[in-house]
This record gives sequence, C-alpha cells and structure tokens, in this order.
Amino acid sequence: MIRLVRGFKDILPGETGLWQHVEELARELFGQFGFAEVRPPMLEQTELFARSIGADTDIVEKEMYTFTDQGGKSLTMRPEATASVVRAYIEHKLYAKDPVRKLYTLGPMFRRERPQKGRYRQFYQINAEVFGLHDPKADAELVFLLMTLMNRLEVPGVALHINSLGCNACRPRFKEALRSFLEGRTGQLCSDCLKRRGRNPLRIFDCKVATCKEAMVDAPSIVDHLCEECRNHFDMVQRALEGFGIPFEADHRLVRGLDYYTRTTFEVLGQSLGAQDAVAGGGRYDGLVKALGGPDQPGVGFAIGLDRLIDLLAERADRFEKRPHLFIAALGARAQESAFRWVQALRGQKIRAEMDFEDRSLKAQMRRANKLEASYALIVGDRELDDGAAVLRDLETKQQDQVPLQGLVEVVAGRIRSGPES
RNA sequence: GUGAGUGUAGCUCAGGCGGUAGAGCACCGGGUUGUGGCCCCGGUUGUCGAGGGUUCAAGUCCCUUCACUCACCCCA
Repeated sequence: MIRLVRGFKDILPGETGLWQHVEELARELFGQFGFAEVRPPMLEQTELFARSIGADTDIVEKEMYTFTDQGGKSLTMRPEATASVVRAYIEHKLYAKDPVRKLYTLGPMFRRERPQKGRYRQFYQINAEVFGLHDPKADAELVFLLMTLMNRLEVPGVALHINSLGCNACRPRFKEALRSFLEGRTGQLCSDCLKRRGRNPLRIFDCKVATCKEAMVDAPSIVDHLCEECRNHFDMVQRALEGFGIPFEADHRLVRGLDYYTRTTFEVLGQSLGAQDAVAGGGRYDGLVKALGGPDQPGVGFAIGLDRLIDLLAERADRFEKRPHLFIAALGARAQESAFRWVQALRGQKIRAEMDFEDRSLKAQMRRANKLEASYALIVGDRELDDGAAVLRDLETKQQDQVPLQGLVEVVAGRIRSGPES
C-alpha cells in the first residue's frame, strides 16, 4: 500500500464541512472589511524567501522544500504567504492606483519540520495584509478583524498577546543592552541560547529551559528601550484596541521568528492546543516592501493557522457536514425507476436527495436513511404489500412532522400516483 | 536534527509464563415491533506495521526498520 507522505494529511469527510464553514465565514468577513483576495502560486524563486524571511532563520536554513527544476532555477514551495503577496503587490504595481491596499489569501504552506500536534509539513493559513498605512489604527483594526473572526467562529479559550519590537533605530540599541545584560550570565544559558545571543538575542525570551527562564527574569524590557516614535505608536495601538473593546495582554517577551517584523507584533494563543498553541500571529513589517524592490510602503499583516483553528472547533465538526434531506426508498424494479426520476427532480429543486440503487429490503433502506440522518424517507412501492394502508398512514404522520415536501410528492402504497413532471 | 511512548479487524481495544487470534461498535442477512431508530438470532472482515533471528512452534522473546503520537527545537 502506498501511504501518504510523512507530515502530510488527508482532510476527510467529517472534517471538510467545518473547513468549508471556516473558509466561508472568513471570506465573508474579509469582504466586509474591504479586503480583496489574491491567489499567488505555491512555488516561488528561492531567493524571495531568503530575502524576506531572513537567510539566518530556521525556516530558510533547514525547513524549506527547495529544489532545482529542469531549467536550473532554484524553486521553493512557499513556507509562508506574506513574501508572495508582497512580491505580487510589487510586481503588478498594485500600489499605483492607490498605495493603500488590503489583501487576503488562503491556502497551503510547506515546512519540513518534525510533525507533532498542530504541526504539519503541509499546513493551511489565512493571511491578511494591509499596505500603505503607517497609522497605528491600521494595526488595531487588523487585530480587530482577527478577533472578530475568532468571535464569529465562537472559538473557545483564545488570548491575544501584543508587543512592539521597535524599529531600525531602537531595536539595535535594545539588542546591545540585552547582550551586555547576558554577559554575566553565560553559565545559566543553554547551548541553544548561547548561539542565539550572538545572532538574535530576542529569541532567548522564548526559551523554555528553566535556567534560561530564570536568567531572563530581570532582563531589560524592549518597551523601555523603544524610541519615542515607536513608543507612541505602541501606545496608540493599545488605546485603539481598548476603543474596540478587545481584551489583550501586553507581553514584552513576545518575539517573532521572521526577520521582517517591526514595531507591533501579536499572537493569538489557544488553550488546549498543547505545545503548538499559536493559532494566529502577525505584526508590522514596514521595511519589507522596499527590501524586496518595491516602493517604500509600510505593511501590517497576520496569518491564521487553520489546522490549529480547526482543532479548537473540532467537537463541532459534525454540525457542518452536508447530509441528504430526503431519502427515497423504493421496493421493486418499477418503483426504482420512479424513485430515480423523483431523486433527480428533487435535486433539480436544490433538495439534497438520495436513494439506494439496489432493490434491497425496506428495512435495509430505512436503516440507511436513518444513518444518513435524512430528515425524511418516502416509500415508493409497486410491490404487493400486506398492508399498504398502514404504510400510507405512517407516511402521512411523518409528513406532518417534517414539512418541506408536502404537496411535492404524493404517494400511495402499491403505486405512484403522480410523477415528477406533474 | 534530539528524546520518550505506541503500532492486533473500518473504529475503540482484550490477548499472564511462547502453541499460529478475540470483544464491543460498524457492516450484511433474518426475526420482532404500528414493514425505519430499541431488542433478538445469524454472518463477513485481519499479510497481529514491515524485515530478519531464536524455537518443534512467536501477536507473545531478540535485533533492525518504518509509521504514528507527544515533547525539545521552530512557528501558524
């Protein structure tokens, strides 16, 4: 047997209804907020990701599906969407008509990580990006959009964390302050953190090793090192969020793994997700568009981890499965033909209808109707029945229970009186 | 890449000390019921993850391997 590739998964009937529901609701909401959908390809030139995400990041260093195609080009299955959306924004000069542009996209991403709960090698994201706005209200509105989606989906137990990472002016100064703080604590840091100290000391805030956590208790806080503009920006974002009535927690230890983020960053954490508890994350990336060869336009965006979001809603999956409304049971060959016509006619009226093709026992057919939770089962018979009157009586009582098809179908035990055309 | 746990019917799982497989659910047929959801009777289903070894004999012991799960790491 050929099995699926490690870290990949099939999304099966039973779950797809929930996926569709989430996607439909998201599309509707994004539309209401003025976002337009873009669909960039899943394959890009490798360089795009090296330049945007950062050549030193884990994603680019060891997690990308990269290969050389027959033309000798290095291509990569996208590990995230922002880079592609920015590329498209620049390439098609979407800023020309109006530099302010709100875009969203939805689809699979690929990273070759060790699979575990909430982490797959092909995973799905919904991404939203806003270009052309420096205003902190843009950050806040984007977060508001994200939390509104969580609310409409009735996602249980989520918490919003926000932070500011500063800009090119103040972040380097903070990094230095952090490094000198860590000078005296070399002995307490794990080997990973010692490496991080040189490259990206901010990441040490993330470490879960007990001694590292201890060492960081008195560490300087980024918020105390922000320049005036960044501090004001962060304050305004928080005030705007309060204005929207969104509860959040300012978390000065929140950092991001992608190099392009500046100023505002945020994360939505889901309880009950285990170690991979980030349902959504995002932030501002004011230098990215320019760095990729576009105009000097700012950006803010987020990505929702759909697989994790759906995990949080999984108990309700069954509710969104599409089932036939009506199951038509037929006894005998002639009844089968009539039933077949009926089923087609009903479908033509957008009623989900089903039947058995084999001439099986009534019991078997009823059992199947039941299993499908068809709200209604009709009997169309041309076979001699012991007590046709009883069948008819039974049907009539059911019709009263469950209205939708009254008048559409008229049936008697023993033979159909009116066909689909009548 | 590192570590731990698990791999027996479609699903959930039993299978002391080795003697070549079982239950419940599901599925199929029948009975009963006001010719459907309850109940009763009967039936089908397994390369016991894969490969090798020890043994007269291995699901059960040993080795290897693969997969899954969770955690580290990283991130959504």
